[in-house]
Amino acid sequence: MKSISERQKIILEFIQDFIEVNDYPPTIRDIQGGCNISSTSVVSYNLDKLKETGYLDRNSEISRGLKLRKNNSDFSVPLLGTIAAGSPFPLPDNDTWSDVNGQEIIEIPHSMINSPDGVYALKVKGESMIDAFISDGDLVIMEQTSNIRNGQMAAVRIISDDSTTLKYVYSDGEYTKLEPANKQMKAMTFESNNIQILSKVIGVWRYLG
Amino acid sequence: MKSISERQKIILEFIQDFIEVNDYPPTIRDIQGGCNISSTSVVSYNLDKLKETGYLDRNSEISRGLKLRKNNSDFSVPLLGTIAAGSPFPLPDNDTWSDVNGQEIIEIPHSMINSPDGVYALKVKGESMIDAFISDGDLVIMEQTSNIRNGQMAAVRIISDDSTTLKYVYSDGEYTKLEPANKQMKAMTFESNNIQILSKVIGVWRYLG
DNA sequence: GATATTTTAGAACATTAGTGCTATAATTAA
DNA sequence: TTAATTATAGCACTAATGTTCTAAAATATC
Repeated sequence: MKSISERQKIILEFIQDFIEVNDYPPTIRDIQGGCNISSTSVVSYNLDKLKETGYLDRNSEISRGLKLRKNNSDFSVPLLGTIAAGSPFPLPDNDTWSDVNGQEIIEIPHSMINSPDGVYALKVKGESMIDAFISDGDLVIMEQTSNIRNGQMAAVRIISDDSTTLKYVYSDGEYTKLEPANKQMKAMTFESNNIQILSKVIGVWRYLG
Repeated sequence: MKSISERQKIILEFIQDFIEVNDYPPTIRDIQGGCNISSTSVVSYNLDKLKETGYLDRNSEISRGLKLRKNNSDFSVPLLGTIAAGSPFPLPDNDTWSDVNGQEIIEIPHSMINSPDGVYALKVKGESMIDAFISDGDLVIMEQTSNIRNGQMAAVRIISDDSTTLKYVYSDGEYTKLEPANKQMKAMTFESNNIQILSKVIGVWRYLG
């Protein structure tokens, strides 16, 4: 994202705070007063700039027609299906993100992920993930990527026996170690080219009502 | 909460949907059009009624100055501390809910709880909760209540040995059975008056980044 | 059924709030 | 330095938006 001027940062912050307090966006004159700006036209000018650079949406002619691009509400991610031992592991495809109809949506608090891009959820069926401290009915939040840091939990496919599990992954290039969350079970090491990273695990949600 | 008329329900729903889509509240005329109401004064009249009955806040004279009392944003619950084997179990007291300063706040999506009343979070330290599929660093969302349904997971105190654990609770009145989430470990039964229900477990959040 | 209360209608009115225009200052480019 | 671009100021203008008032219809109360 392009950089913005100091004044634009102040305006952006003011808008955010204003919405936080009032639940509706400020008027140009609110911003003018709150940011000590001499003229409404200056505010309008900067709002247009912020719109150009993509920091907010603006509906002109509509009072308080401001919408922060980065807002505080939840992200919506699709619930793609279930994972269970033995059954194929659902992975997002191109349609996943466009076909909004018919798929269940999970709300993820803004504080828990930075962006919903590539993020999806799966429901765990059965007790096959016990060694990852994941039990039946849990919701696993995943991000589709093959790039993970060492020590991160991921959905990995062991190519040679075509199985998929959730494990902590450590790789030194040639070899990849898969370590279960439950340290009482032992880790296994494979040649790295026998391992395919499908998605990384961002979080686990268990809802017990 | 007092009951409201059919028209008021429609208005309320329209406002909610409108905010969902636009991120800013509708004008009186937006509502008029969206709800097929003949006059702006009728809208204004009903908004005042909704304010009286507590369904929304209204800032008169301010365009789009509407705020739903029940909004879609997250609930904020306090993070009271950590739980670990052996250490005392943190319970909310009167200050917890009033003393907003200094305590960490956890955002819970609206979809996951109905109300933040009595809800708090605890961070799990160590692996002492393994038999509840809960591991180090997990966030446990609790609701303070001594009233739970059979089969619900709760923080229970076994009075005779002054220990606290998270277990599924089944009670037939005289006796109470505490069953670990991990079915491979065995359940234990106590006299009900030896058991104190501290809080029920609403959810578990594991953040793996 | 008569009376009071609530709700709906319509229209004019008043305030709020975005825009446009012009001038000037501050920066950047040539 | 000069010209071009970007940013700030001030003010008048107009569209957007909430309010008020009166009257009628609908509903509840006695």
